[in-house]
Amino acid sequence: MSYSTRQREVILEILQQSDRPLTPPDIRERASQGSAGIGLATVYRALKFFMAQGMIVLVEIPGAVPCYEPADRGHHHHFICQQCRLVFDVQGCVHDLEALAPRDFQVQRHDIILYGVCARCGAQ
Amino acid sequence: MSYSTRQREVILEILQQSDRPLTPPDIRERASQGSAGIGLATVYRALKFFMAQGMIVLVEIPGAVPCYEPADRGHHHHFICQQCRLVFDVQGCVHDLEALAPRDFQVQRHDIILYGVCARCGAQ
DNA sequence: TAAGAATTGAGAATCCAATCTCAAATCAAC
DNA sequence: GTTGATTTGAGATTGGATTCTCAATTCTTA
Repeated sequence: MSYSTRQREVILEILQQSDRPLTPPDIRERASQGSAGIGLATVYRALKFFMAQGMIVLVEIPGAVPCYEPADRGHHHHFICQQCRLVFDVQGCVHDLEALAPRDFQVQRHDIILYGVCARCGAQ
Repeated sequence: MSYSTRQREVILEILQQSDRPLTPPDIRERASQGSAGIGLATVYRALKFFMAQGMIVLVEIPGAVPCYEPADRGHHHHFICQQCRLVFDVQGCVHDLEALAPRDFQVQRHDIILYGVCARCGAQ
């Protein structure tokens, strides 16, 4: 049995309303904008719970803190700003990536990560 | 001033002779095949030194221990085996990746990571 | 080969994300 | 509302990679 709690609802809503993947500290910070704060342990527990439910996915980018986003955003990739370190979604993909691997390697999935400067940082 | 030592020479040679990126423990293990062992701290210090010299590069793959390879291997990408967790080089690339990012984002570089099962693990 | 500077090795210490602890609070069902 | 199960929060703890410590060793130059 599992309960629906104010904290979990807030955490899920924050993830759904964000246009980019969020780190646990990001989530905690946003969740604490309102009245009561939320413990970091609670954020981690909720993320684990939603992951197990298949409602969110983990986004791991080298050089960035692991972050999370809703699982229903379709196939896409990520951009990380070298200045502010924020992770952004980028739509689209390319074909024939599997062809890069040696013939006797089985490719199950792929990630494309773009590194650069985001619009905000680029404008100073 | 910096000295050339047996340990650093061994470490660099191990990296150059490997056909895949190696982790610090990998390097230490291989360096200790011969007579004298090498301390892990020494491995980390040498890697830091070679990085500063621009002779090697860090390869970061989510889910894998950070590993290193010579900097002169040209543009390529990586494959990580989901079973043995080893990281392999894959040659080739695809074009127009920069086009995936929003127009006001500047793309400086990219990474492609393939996840799957390597030849050895695929053959049991 | 003498001397000063850099490096090494082993283990301790640090760092930091993630997990655990446990009493207090919250939830769902009756 | 009562009750028992689940969840929360704060801080302590863990785990694993990396760095630090410092005496001993190695290297370079002269």
